[in-house]
Amino acid sequence: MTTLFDPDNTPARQAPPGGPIIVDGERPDGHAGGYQSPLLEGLNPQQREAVEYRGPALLIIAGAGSGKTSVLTRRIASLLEAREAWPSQILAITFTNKAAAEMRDRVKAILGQGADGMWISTFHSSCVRILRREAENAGLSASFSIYDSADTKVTLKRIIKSLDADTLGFTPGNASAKISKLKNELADVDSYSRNANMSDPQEVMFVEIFRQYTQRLRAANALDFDDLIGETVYLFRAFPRVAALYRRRFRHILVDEYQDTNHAQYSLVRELTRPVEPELADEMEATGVHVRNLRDATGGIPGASLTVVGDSDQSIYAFRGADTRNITEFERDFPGTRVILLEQNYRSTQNILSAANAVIGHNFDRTDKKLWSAGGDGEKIVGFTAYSGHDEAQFVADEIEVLHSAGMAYRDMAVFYRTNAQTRALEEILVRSAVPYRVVGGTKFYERAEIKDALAYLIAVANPNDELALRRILNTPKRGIGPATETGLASFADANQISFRQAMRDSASLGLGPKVTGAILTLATLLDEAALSIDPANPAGQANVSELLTFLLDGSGLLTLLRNSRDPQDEARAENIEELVAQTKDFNKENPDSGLVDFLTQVSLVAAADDLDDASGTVSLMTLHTAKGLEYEAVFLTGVEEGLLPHQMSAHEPGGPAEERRLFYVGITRARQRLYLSLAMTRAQFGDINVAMPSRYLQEIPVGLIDWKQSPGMANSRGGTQPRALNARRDGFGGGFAGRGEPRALPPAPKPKTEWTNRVSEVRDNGDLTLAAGDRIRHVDFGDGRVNQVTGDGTKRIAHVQFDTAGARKLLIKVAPIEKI
DNA sequence: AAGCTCCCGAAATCG
DNA sequence: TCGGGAGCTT
Repeated sequence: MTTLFDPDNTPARQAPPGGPIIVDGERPDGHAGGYQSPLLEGLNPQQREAVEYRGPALLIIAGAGSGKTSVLTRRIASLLEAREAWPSQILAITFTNKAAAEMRDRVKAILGQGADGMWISTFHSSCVRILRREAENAGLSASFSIYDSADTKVTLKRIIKSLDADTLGFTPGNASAKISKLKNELADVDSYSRNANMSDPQEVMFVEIFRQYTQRLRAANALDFDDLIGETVYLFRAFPRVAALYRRRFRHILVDEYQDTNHAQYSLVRELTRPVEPELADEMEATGVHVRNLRDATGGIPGASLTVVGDSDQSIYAFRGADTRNITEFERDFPGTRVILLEQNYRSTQNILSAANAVIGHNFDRTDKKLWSAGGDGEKIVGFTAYSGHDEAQFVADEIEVLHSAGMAYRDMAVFYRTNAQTRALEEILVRSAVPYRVVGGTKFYERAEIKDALAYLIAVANPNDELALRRILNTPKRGIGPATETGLASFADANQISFRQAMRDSASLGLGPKVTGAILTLATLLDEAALSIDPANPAGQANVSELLTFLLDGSGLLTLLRNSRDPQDEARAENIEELVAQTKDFNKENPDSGLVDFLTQVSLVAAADDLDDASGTVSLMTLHTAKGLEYEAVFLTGVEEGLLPHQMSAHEPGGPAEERRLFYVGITRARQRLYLSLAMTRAQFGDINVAMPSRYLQEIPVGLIDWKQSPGMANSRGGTQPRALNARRDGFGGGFAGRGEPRALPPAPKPKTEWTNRVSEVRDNGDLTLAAGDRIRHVDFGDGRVNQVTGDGTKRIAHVQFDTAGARKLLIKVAPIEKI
């Protein structure tokens, strides 16, 4: 129980060996000349200052590729190395778990060890950690569930249905967006309804939805993603003594990607950096918390030193409440701030940077900042206008092969797109071209239905009040408990003021059929037994997470039923569940002291970017959002079209097009050496073909920087990649495409909708076609060619073909549109 | 209650 | 194109 009161009493007991803790101001011993820490090696003067500066607040404006991760890690390392702080006094907040892990590794690499006890994590992880410790004060049990957006939507769907709110235009989607927005502003039902216009029936209905949603989460002992931040802020505001413990503990707070913080996150940082009042410090001292060497002249503990790193040009999360004012008004919020600008770019060629600068320069209302590089101009940016999404994908695949045969590793290349839907065409062509790739983010493992089912069993054990989880597994796998029975149980629970879980135990008194009753009771017993197996009070021993999961899978038959199913997709589902079991085993191994709740927390908080595996030798495909913070030798930025980038949906939102421009900017600045911008004249959407126009942002790039292999103006027939009128027009666009306001007719009737496009989307299967070196083949697009060699095996056999006219290509034999001649 | 077919509406970005 | 829901039959 002591941890409930003191998050970490031990490390701050005395100053770290070697010197006093410096909270503010210069080091007393100064930095006498001569000696230079290796930490500063290779840094430019601005970076160096960002590592060395000590003061209450530091704002580092770090342009893309300016080495901010290195600066941040060295700053942390320098605090530790100089013994200005204990590891446990450092809180570093990053955007993704992956970034956190990388920072931790790099600090460790510099210091060798001694990084233990640091909190380097995302906002959400830090908050969960705090909330689980302080659950009682927050009115929760420590094993509260974390609802992801799908859980939120299911809950809202039920509420909307029960209120008939769909007649007023409410959908789970728009209701959750609105609730999320409010929570990001730290509003709750009460504060919102106080100012709501209650003569508007829609407002009244929304308040009711919001209220019921809040109640349901409370009753289920659950928090959604937004609550994690908001509830932590509420906790600190309502319980100054709790807040004081964390204020005392964290002496150095560092926040990465500060431009993407929303109001709730800003408030959290504010709360954590407030000083501790002298009276509270006295009180802490009296209860045995060591504070003496932290106190200042007034007897209180000064606020933590705050370092934030950000770049308002890379703010791309306004849609989820990020507010760049947090960064633009930082100096006002935190008086005495030192501002350091990092403008030198160590990543990209000057051509790429010039394009990036030109594009972002079109955003008004920004402090001008020009990235520059000492690395030379590099290659020109390559532009390509395709006829269709498939054609574009083929271009990407071809260029990837060109780069690869020139010696670039697949892992150094990435393909970006605005929307996940664009992956389909890319994947089809990449598979066919035998380019190894992986989609980062995409449909996430933990969002698969079968994984959510298996996890729901674990959640139901960890948090018996979680009605959502219980109802999810009630009839999964099928046990004959239908919607009627489910509603019956729910209203029985309601009427008797008991939990859904208790209603299941008492289901014998519901007067249901013996079969159904038996099924419910069996499940209830299974869960109760599972709960007993991890009950600390159970002398029979403690099950770990994988034992627990196996027990539940065996007891429920979930896995066995999938394995025995005739549906071929169920085989993949069974494999996924087995993968989950394997993950629990890894988790047990790596975290021997952690239990079920820790596992579930970790699972809940993984982000799209987290599953990046740099070791894999594959091309990475991802959305532009996921790409933030990453870098690649070669970048393919696809779908640079009106309606896609900027996206249609952004047009009507204030600041929408400017944010889309920043997104484009983020994409451009990921590239080190080579950048490819591509678009398609037609794109399949909703099953049919739409005509697309080049993005307005393309015109913002100086003509001389782009080498159009096929410019928008000349892409009007299927003409291969022969540039016919390279940069024919000064504006970079050939005749007649999208010009400037002239009423532009549709581009020439898109021929692509002929054989080629259609053929490509067919699933072709060449069966057991076998090829050997020396065989002649005919390809529908590339014509005739000769097989040089065959690699791989089974369905993954790849033919390396020298075509008579189309050059060398690799083809996946099973699916390529080829025949032996 | 389960399983089947048919029809409709949907997809922007995310911890 | 695809997944969910409605509505049908078994």
